[in-house]
Amino acid sequence: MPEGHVLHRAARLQGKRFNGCEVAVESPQGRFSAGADQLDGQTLEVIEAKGKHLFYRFESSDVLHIHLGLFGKFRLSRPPFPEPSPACRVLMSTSDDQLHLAGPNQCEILDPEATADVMDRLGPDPLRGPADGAEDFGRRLSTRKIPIGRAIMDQKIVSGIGNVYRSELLFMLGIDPFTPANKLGVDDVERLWALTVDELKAGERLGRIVTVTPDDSDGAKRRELAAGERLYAYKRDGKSCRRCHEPIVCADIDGRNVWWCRSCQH
DNA sequence: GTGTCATGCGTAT
DNA sequence: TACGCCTGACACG
Repeated sequence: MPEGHVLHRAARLQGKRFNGCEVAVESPQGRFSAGADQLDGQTLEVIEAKGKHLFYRFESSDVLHIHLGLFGKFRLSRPPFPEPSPACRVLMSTSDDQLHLAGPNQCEILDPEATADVMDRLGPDPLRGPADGAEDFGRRLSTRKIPIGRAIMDQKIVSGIGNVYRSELLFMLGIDPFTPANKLGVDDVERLWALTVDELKAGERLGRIVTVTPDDSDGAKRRELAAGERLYAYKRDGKSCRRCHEPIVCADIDGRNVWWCRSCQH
């Protein structure tokens, strides 16, 4: 269940184990057998993330492109390796480490040009720290009349934000999700970019999304907050706002739910 | 066991 | 706007 922080964390943790290693690749499920054969025995040079996409660059210049979609999951293990699930699309191993992938939306081999095309289609990624990120993000928002709550889910505008971060970021800045994207002030755009960078980084480090900060949690550290205490808005409809105690509300934008506080966000 | 739901996205209508 | 795609966890009987 991946937003951008999950993919960057995967690139970092998997990279520690596999970058520079000759890997065995198979597809127990069989749906990626030809691709697995092509990669089997090659040296994996580096794993890279942009937005919600992962790119595994191999010595031959083959690039394994993975997008987890809604269901995809990675599992890393050390020997003795567990039995792969029947749905295991890709199993990548060295003698010391094994990566198990099930349920990806996309799993394909690209050449470097096609890889660049995929990356170019994505908006700036807050976790890649582009120097002009805020300006680029602002430019992409400025021409759009769609609600900001829809715009920040559009991976061509900013890459890596998903449904949890959408509700959380807008709550934290007091922005109504239905505000037209092009009506956001320069200050709000900058604050939104900066907060997105901070929150995605925190999620990458922690391995989970925790936005509630000590001020709103009696000083408890983020890492220690129990499930149900970690978020401000996401899936909290009917519960009381952690800041003003009015009820959190929920609406559908493009078939995905958004949660917000009518009193704090406008 | 069956049904439902989910942190996503592309394509068709 | 609807549907298809991919999997697994959990609620319910």
